[in-house]
Amino acid sequence: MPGIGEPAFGEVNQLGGVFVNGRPLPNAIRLRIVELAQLGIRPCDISRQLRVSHGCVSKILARYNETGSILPGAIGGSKPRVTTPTVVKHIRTYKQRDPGIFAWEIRDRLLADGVCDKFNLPSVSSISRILRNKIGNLSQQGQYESGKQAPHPPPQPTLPYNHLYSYPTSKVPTPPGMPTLPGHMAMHRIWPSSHSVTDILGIRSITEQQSNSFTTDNFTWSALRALVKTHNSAAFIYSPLKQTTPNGLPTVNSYVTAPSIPPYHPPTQVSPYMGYSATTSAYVTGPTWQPASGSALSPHSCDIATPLAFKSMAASRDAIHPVTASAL
DNA sequence: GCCGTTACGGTTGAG
DNA sequence: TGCTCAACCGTAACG
Repeated sequence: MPGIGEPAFGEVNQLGGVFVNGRPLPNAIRLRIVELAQLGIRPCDISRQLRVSHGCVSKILARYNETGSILPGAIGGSKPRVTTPTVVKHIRTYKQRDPGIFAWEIRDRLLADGVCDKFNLPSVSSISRILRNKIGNLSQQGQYESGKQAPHPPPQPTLPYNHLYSYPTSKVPTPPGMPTLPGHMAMHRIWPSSHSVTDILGIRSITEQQSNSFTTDNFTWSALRALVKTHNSAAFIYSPLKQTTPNGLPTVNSYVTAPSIPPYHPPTQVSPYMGYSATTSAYVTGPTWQPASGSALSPHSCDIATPLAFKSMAASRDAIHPVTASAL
């Protein structure tokens, strides 16, 4: 029986990899994609070896190059409303002072006066809509104070929305013995873009918590490994390079144990992500937590300690060629 | 064959 | 409590 919000079955892509539609790849996979790319392995090879579609590899690498983060974006939720009562109030004030003012001028003034910053500045069309719908009739002054505006309007933060956002939030209770991700590993979510270079860097936000001296400026993979070790988090665990080529680069097989990957199976009831939930700890398993069956699968045949989480899958699991964790 | 892009079907969470 | 909407996801296909 799958947990709440936890997909019971995954799907198998053309490469034989298992994925959950609509859900991000495990962080360990994402991390490995980036690492392999940094080692000079071509995206097409990464795609084949990790059994992740090349489009996904391309996407993850592009994001990493752009933001420096391997983490997926914040899923769900709504954008912050920029037309807050305070903003509307200021717009009305501007309009009262200068009835001929243009929407774009209002926009400039909102920015200049510090009412809004560049992140929560309403668009010209939004301002026009406000002028039309809410301020069109200035005889209705006080409407917002008396009617729509709360007695104590919410403060207008510089970062307007969920500045600190534990991403992804979880609906799934942590299984017994399964460690939860420390709160300080929560991912910052900042609108409008969860991909801002300095703030959404999951790695950075983590590492900054980990060590004041550890910044993206001196970010190294070895440091990340140490961090992973410290946090004992499979979300970031990946195997060290076990095999190397004469030039020191890892062999492809050091990442994927081919025999552990079965040939393509039609979409069957495969649990792709053990303990796959909406939490950042979705991919986290603790060393003490083991599936009841005592077996373990790895969705992408990586050296990721991702024990099986689903409970009623034993029969179907046994009925198919199991995707075993290569290094477990 | 490689790779960037995009349509698609799906999940998620705030309002 | 359930719905809506807009964000996100990875895959598959196209060029």
